[in-house]
Amino acid sequence: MEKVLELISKEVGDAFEAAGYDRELGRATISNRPDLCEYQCNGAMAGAKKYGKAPFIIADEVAAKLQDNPAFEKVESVKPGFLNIILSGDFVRSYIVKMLHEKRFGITLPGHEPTIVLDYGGANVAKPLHVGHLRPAIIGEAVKRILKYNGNKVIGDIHMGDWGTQMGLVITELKCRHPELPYFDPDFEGPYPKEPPFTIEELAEIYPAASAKSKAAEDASEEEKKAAQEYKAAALDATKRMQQGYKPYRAIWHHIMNVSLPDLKKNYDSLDVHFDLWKGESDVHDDIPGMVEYFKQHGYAHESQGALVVDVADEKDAKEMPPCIILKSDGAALYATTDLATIQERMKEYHPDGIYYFTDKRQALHFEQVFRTAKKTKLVMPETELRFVGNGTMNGADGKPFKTRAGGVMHLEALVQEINDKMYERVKASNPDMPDDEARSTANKVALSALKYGDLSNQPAKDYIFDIEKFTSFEGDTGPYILYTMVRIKSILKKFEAEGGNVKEAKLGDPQNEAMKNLMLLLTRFADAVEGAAKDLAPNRVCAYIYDLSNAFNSFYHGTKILAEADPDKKSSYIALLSITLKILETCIDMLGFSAPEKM
RNA sequence: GUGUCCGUAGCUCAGCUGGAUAGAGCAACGGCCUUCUAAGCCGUGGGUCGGGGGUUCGAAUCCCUUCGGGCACACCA
Repeated sequence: MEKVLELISKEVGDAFEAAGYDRELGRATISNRPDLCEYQCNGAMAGAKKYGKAPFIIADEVAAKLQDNPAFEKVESVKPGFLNIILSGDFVRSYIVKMLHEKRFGITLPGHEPTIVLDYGGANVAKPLHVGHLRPAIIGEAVKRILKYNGNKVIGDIHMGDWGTQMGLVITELKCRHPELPYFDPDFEGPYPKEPPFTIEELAEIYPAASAKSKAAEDASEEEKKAAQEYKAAALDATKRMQQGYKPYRAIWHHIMNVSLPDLKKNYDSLDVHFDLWKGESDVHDDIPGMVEYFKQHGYAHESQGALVVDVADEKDAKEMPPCIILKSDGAALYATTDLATIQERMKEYHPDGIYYFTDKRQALHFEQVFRTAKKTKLVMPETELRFVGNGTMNGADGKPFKTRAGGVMHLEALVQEINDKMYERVKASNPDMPDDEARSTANKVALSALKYGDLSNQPAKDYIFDIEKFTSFEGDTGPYILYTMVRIKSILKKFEAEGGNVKEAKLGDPQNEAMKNLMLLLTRFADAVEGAAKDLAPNRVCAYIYDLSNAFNSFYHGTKILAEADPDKKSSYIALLSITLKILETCIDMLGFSAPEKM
């Protein structure tokens, strides 16, 4: 469906043409002076030089051609040469009605359905999720939903870190604690126990303990440093043996996976983040030798300082571009190798039109190298779109990376719990009669909106201050504000139905006042916001839109009695407007990855 | 050093392909609940858009330069 701006531009363009000018000058924009008009066109000023005429004369001529146009209530030329446009109420009303009959409120859907793989989890098995995992998960999930809404087939892959040194650390620590286990008995023939040798709680404690033992402090004694070194060497050895297929360690690996995965799922579920694929680095491990061989045979890779590398520098580069290392000098694969093998596997399995990555922005160079290598070695098609969305760091109120009050890394679970609890108190305070379980689920919804909206309303690439106090104050531009607006609408609609009204039969009429017109104009901009968000992979565009929409609704609400309206046509029109506004808000917050309660 | 992102109100941030008086939220101050949820609405005060130059009829926005900050710079992930 054509956008309002396109329709206006067409009309104004026709007028420019009719007056003897280039129709391209008719391009309209949203007014930046809402006190004067709704839309504007600055083409007269742009064309002044070309036609050797004063801009206001051109604007006058064009305005004259638009006087009887039914789309406009008013078109006037102003000062240097602006064309100020006010749409007719009927135009706005019928546009919205048309939107409602369109698929997805008039979004422009692609002719075919592009397949996009999204890589956005990055969780490490055996390590607890911490706040650093929050942003990629929230942003990735939102982009997944936005792209789906825009007509893409989207496959979300968590891409777990399940093949790294943390596995060796856990194995080593387990051996220290329980050397009697069959996994550490070289003479044991199997089969190995089905029951894991640890619970999730134990596992959550084992990894940090092991990690601490592998690192010596600066001021540690020689003896302590030596012990840490030996411990680390043992962990690296265990990692290597596990990767090479040593059966007892593979058995432990399976146990770690089986214990860790449900915990990861539970954590992501609490954020309403869901993956289509739970693949990890281990899934492509066996593909690496073949891929490396392929690189060598085609002359893509060569040896440099003992390592196997692919040159990715380009003459046009302004910056230094180090080569992409495929194999270390000791022959081991690295992060880049795994990512490349994963790309190869994804191309084979899903033939995606694009693969997008969501991780901390500090990995930008790494992905640039990987992308170039993938193109150069023809792992992907020349037209396959590889994009990297780097997110900024989540900082505490002090501007430094977010920590617990004790100064440690904040675990995701603890963070979510804290916000949930605070919201619960708030919900109970305003709804003393609400049953506990409902208050809990309401609080969780409000808390999730605070967490997600707080994150998504910022640009992904920017660092942002994560201040729990600010988030739980729920005033102003926050998730709870959006939910509050929706709950208000729901409440009125429910009351209307309880009084015998039928929301579905309500009929939208022309705007009755400025606030109503403004709300309606915002409704017509839904597709612009959502398509823009998809194009730029920028959920913050959707946030900005629903904030504007909520503001417009609240202004309208405060100035208009809805249920008390005596004129049945007006009342019906108000109800229809509320219902549409609610639908649009629901659609938008669903894209952002949260939902609204019935009461709050 | 090289690259990269950023510098907008006291604080946290918006500002789409350059357009008319640079916008929100918090904080401050003043109004609005016997009436559809005050997690709200209305209003006031507060800015050399880091500095300088350039392109343009017109620049927070584009180009150059300079200052200040974050981050990354082959065998970690």
